Amino acid sequence: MDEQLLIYTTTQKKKVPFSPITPGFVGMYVCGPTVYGHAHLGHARPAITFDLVFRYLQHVGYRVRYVRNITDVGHLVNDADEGEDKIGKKARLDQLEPMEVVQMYTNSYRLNMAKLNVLPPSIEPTATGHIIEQIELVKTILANGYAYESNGSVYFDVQKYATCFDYGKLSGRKIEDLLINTRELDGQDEKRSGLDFALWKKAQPEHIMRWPSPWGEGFPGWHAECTAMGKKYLGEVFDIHGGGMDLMFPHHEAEIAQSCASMGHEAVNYWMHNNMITINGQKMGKSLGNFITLDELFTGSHPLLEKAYSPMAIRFFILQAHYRSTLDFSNEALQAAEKGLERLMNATASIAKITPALHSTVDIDSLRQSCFAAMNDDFNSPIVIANLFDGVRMINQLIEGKAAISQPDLEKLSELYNLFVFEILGLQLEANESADNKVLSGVVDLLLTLRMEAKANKDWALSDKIRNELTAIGFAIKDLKDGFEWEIKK
RNA sequence: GGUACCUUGGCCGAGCGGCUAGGCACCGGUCUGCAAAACCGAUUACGGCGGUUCGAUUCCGCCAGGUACCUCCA
Repeated sequence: MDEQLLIYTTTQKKKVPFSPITPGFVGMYVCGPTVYGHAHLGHARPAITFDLVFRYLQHVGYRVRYVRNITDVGHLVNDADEGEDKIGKKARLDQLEPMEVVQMYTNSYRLNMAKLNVLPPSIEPTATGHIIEQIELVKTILANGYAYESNGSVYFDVQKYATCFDYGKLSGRKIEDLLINTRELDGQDEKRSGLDFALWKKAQPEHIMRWPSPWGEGFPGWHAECTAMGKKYLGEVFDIHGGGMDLMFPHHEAEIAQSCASMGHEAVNYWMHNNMITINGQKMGKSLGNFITLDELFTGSHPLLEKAYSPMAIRFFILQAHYRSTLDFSNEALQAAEKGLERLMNATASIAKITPALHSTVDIDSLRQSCFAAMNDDFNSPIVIANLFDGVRMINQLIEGKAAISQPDLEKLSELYNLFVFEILGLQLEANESADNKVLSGVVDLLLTLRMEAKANKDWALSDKIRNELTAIGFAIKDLKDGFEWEIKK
């Protein structure tokens, strides 16, 4: 029953049993970043969401090929720029070679993702590395009669397509509605209809990212890369396609159209869309200018941030909400996540301190079962975490001797937390930087040793003075029964 | 304007036609020379108005408020 994995697929708007095309194998494609700026909190959401999916599928025994692209060409900046692409625009501003910009932000993205403990995908293809495949795709769609050439560009003929296929099936749009609501954009006179989207775009003379093609020098359209690369690495039909909800229309709709127009059938069995991260209730986005980059979060260098937040605090914050819900950013929420994470990690570490008894008064099997049931229910990480917190209380009771656990159950418990905390949720212990500086730690240890002596002499004035002043400088002092611990406050 | 979604206690955030979600904060306690930390325990909820039902936070309708997409966006 609960052992069946259910996945919510956007096309059906409900959870359906997951059944891979090839038993034992899963092909998954996720839309990656457009590398023209540093990754922000919003980018962390799909990366972590699909990292969870990737990790979980592997742990239940699938061999997963996970493809996440790097978009390094092709997206238009805005109406006014009339076809200049984002990468090209940024390059001109920075006086850099376009590929230099791409490389810089790709490196930055990968570094950020590694800090978040997001596993690298199996394949991370770039759009510029697959120009030939995209040209072939455009040629096929042209040959099949679903596109037309106009002034050196090639456009997808949406209305022609709609006579044979269902354009709008993913996002629930209707052609008639779209026609009514289509805005008049510049440079639209090349298109037969406002709905048509570019498959290949002619490069203007000043355009610096350009490739030769049967239609002249240009660059691929906005949606071609995912269709071309998905097919190349996962086949004509594959299991899961993921991405942010904001990509549903037009991007994913266009992908479906391109697949049908080129192959006669769709490519994707399950469409998964993660929701947005909001800030003050509004979507965090580049175009809205209300985003906080991951580097800023890690260092606390943003006016909206009260402090720095560790990558694991951010990962945990994101996992505490279900991926299909919006998640609202605030300092308070992030700090709550930070503390909750610490509690979970402390308890996980202290499983090792539990002394086994002859018989158990606790039920590890049902805890384990609840965790798997939650994951099988459309990757419900917040429920998994709630279950793990129930277990935290149990672990602490075991340590205090208020509950008992047998040796075999203790082993199961330890295995369960290792599996869910570290491997499936992908949380990890964070290095304590304060211990790195030997000179500093020597000095603090010395002061606290002096304080121990003062305490032994019941010289409370001195011992409090040492503690208070160290606290004021920024150390957190913990007295133990027979010694002390300290760290630099986060 | 069109389409879809959302509204849960101080904050974040799950969920279900009847059974304590969970975290953080707050409060009480254990521990401590006093603290801190840690741990234990308790408390507060389902936007408004109708309807269906033995019973609705959960289903339906209306209203109010909010968000997303319709143009690049995770």
